[in-house]
Amino acid sequence: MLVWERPEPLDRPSPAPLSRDGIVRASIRLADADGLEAVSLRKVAAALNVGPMRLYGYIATKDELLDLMVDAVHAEIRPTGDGWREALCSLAEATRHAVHRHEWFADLIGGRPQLGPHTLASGEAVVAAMGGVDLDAAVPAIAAVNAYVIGAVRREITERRAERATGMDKRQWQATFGPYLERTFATGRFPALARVVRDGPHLDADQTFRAGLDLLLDGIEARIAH
Amino acid sequence: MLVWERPEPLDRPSPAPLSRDGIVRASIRLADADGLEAVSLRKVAAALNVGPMRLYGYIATKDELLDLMVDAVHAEIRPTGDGWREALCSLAEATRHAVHRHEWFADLIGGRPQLGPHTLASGEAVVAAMGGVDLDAAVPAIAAVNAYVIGAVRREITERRAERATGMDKRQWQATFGPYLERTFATGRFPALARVVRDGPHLDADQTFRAGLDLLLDGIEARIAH
DNA sequence: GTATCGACCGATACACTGTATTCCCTGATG
DNA sequence: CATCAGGGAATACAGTGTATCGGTCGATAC
Repeated sequence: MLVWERPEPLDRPSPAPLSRDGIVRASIRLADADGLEAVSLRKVAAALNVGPMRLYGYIATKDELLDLMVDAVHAEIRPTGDGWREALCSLAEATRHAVHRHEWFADLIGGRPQLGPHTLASGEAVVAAMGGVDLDAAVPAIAAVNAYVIGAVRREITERRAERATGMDKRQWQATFGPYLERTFATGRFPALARVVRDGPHLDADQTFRAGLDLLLDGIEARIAH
Repeated sequence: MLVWERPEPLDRPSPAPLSRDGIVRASIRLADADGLEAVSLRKVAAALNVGPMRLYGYIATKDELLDLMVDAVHAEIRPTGDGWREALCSLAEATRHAVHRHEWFADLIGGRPQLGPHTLASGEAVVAAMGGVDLDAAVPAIAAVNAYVIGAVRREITERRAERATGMDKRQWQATFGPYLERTFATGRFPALARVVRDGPHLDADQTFRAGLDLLLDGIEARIAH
């Protein structure tokens, strides 16, 4: 083929610089903005002006990307304060605040084994902060607080989404689910639940989280004290 | 209108008898056998000798199917025994056993609002079993136990899967992750964690679950007693 | 300086997903 | 008997994660 009709080598756009960190950061941005289901390898790649397959040079699987995202969030979670109770309490609150910043975190937390550096550092910090407490008491205590936090933030985010889905107002929510609950309660099949709704305490999210956490910490304190 | 109260369409005797219950049962069978990712509308339909679109006469969305599956499992979860502590403890254990029968349940629990009949019945039963306890104390206690259980079973299943993925033996697991942990601990960046691994208590899954639960129940007891 | 080779990036391909739409058959009705 | 409505099934579509392929470029061997 003659030179004249052979097309020039199309000058390819200079390959964008890439790094695992940049990929994770872009993914987190997407997830923060539009939820976890907005994180697809194609969209992440597009956000970085890169072909989808480029990412496989940095991660082997999408699950690995999610693991990296989770570990990145753990960098924001550290215990503060003095004493074991302060440490556990602050760790729980820090986790909850991280979930508020990254709602998708609630979907992933506890769902896959976490051995990333930031997760380990977070664990290291809390174990260290437990200071004088005997390991035989400290380990189950930390595990229990972690478990409680996982469940609590999941439920909190679930509720928040339900409210937002129906119209971002609590009154709207009650207007949507209210009639259904009214009707099912009217059947008389759930008298105790009906009583809770009528006469029970109506705590907001902050209070609910703190109340449960305090119960658990009280139990731990009793075990440690004696 | 919500799934729970929407009536099923008339039973067409024509090709293959179908029912919401049959669909849910088939889905659960698939999930039990091959995990949640084996539950696709096409596979469920195929298991019932039915075209995929048939299912949309009974559910509006795949999420609704998952909700139905979760509610079906809640039918297996009831508190037993006398007294509030027995009730909460048995509820927690029952949930955990349900998760052992249906590992995928751990992936869904706490992830979406649950207002299905079996879930409500489970809540009704536990509230009723709290008997004489003041509502202001009972409600946060139940919420806390629920949160703890969600987190605890998630972590337990996650661990179980990790072990199974590497070779279904605990020694295999340590052979796979061990070297990595050895190396990262050898860096000296996580001395407290290293000490836990070396000198800490090594509880099995049963003991870990019970230990955390007992801590929480102790805290609740202190609140209720005074 | 030239030829070869290896790495790597982008495009394409594949199997699969949830769901909207269309089409056709069948059974009921006028 | 003709018409019509409704429901099951096939098709269609946009999207997913990932395997494979092809070509191009830079570095290396002679």
